[in-house]
Amino acid sequence: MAEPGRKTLRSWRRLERSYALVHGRLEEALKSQGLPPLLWLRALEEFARCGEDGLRPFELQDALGLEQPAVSRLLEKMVGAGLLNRTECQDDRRGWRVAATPLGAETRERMAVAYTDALSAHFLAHLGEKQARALDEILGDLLESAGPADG
Amino acid sequence: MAEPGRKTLRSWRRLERSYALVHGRLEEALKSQGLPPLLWLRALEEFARCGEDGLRPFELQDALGLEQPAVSRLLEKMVGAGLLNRTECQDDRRGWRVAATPLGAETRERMAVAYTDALSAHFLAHLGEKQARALDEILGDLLESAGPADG
DNA sequence: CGACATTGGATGCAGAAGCATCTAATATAG
DNA sequence: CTATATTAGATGCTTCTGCATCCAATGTCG
Repeated sequence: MAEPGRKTLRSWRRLERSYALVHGRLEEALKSQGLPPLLWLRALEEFARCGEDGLRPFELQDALGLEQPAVSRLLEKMVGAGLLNRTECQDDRRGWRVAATPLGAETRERMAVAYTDALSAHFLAHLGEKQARALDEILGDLLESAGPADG
Repeated sequence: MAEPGRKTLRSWRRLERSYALVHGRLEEALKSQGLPPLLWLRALEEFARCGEDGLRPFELQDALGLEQPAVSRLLEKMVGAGLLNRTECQDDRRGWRVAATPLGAETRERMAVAYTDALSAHFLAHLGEKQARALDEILGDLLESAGPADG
């Protein structure tokens, strides 16, 4: 392994700091509008993506890359908040099928608006179109190469 | 605000995922070698950067961008682990002065090696030199522009 | 000097993440 | 069919973070 150069090492520090900065601002924006945290948006988007019949918890776990107990508790809260409903799963009585309620769909839309606005203000506004494309490409390659099994 | 394009939005998602992926692997690498978490390395680096007389807790807080209670507890643990020592602060009897012990310095070095190795394996190896420089530049601009007060 | 505001730091408490464990149901092997 | 292994999901425990509060020392203003 060649000695990594200074700029090369620095790029990771900057990625860390950029992530922390922007992520913090996004969460802040949602909270300030009385909306749930980002994770809930990710979940609601998964439910929007799938059909009427909803998802099994383990499918959501897979899609979001969470630990199983995290999903269990996330769903518990989202059901409690009226955004999702659980129905017993007919073909596998160990599990459940979970789907978004109308309130869940509406919340997803409100969160998406707040999210896009905040992202525009705190990320995209500081990035040229060209830089955004370059980032997209570089990180796309990275994810593909490093991806789940470290390529 | 212009409508953000798909790739533009996607660049943020990819940054998030890249961060989570690599950060997770770095922590994992440290843990697997029986070393403390990344945050401790950041702290030890600050102590290495400053002189013999060490740092006041609030200076570390500033340098690492943490909440005050987090610093308080971090120092408590690191002192407990023998990596730092606290001395009473002569010119301000509210506070303390904290500095790295020899064990702290040695731990910093071991962590730095493990860190650099893991970063090389899980980040740099998947990135050309050119891409790393491009990332460094783009994110440098972003941080400067979005920086603490949202520029 | 004495009253009040500010600052350095510690601590109590609630919410979230990771880890191990536990249960019920299903799948597999004999 | 019975015994075992595997899978879906819940729950307890510990650790960490964020938030609010608290204490003590310092600074400021009359």
